[in-house]
Amino acid sequence: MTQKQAGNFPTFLEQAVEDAAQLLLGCMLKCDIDTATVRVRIVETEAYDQADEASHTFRGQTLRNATMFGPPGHLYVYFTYGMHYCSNIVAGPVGYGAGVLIRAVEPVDGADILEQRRGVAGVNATNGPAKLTQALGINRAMDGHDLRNQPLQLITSSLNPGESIATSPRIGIAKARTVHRRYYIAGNDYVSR
DNA sequence: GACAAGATTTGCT
DNA sequence: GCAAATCTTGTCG
Repeated sequence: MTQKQAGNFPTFLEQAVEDAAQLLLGCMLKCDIDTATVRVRIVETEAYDQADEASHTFRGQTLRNATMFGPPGHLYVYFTYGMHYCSNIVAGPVGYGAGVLIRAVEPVDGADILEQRRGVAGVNATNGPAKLTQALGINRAMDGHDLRNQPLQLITSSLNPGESIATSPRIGIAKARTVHRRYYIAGNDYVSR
């Protein structure tokens, strides 16, 4: 197997990330940070990989995005705009920088704790990538965390009966806006605008 | 060593 | 609807 050149990756790797972004919809995150147990359901995701001009991994591995080049199923947390953290789930093989950004979640257990951490109630507590990260108590110390272990675990689950996946252009990013790699549960109240 | 831009959120006009 | 807040990372000289 020869080494692939940057920007010339097998299409099945790109497809795999998009599949992962859709499979993660409906999955649960169980969180035991700060002595409180909280469970949320993923309702909106977005796929990123090395083929994306907008991805942190587009220009290769750096100190910041090293987690995304590591084993899948780990958490990639990055800091941006001087005040916000965002959470990704690594979704590519080791050496291929790919992941799925969690854009919105729906509280299942402990909604009051989430709202307390955020200082706001209702859908505004978790309907955005930086919002849900703050609500779950995730910080940069969680970067590289294995989602099979405490205190933050990913629990596989499927969509509820009657629910369906919708797709749209990505949000909040200048580059590659025409690429449809944002997925969400149609009609869910917690999907970001 | 300096500079520009960023996978956002919030508040004010 | 628009601009500010705020600081880390990556790139360039």
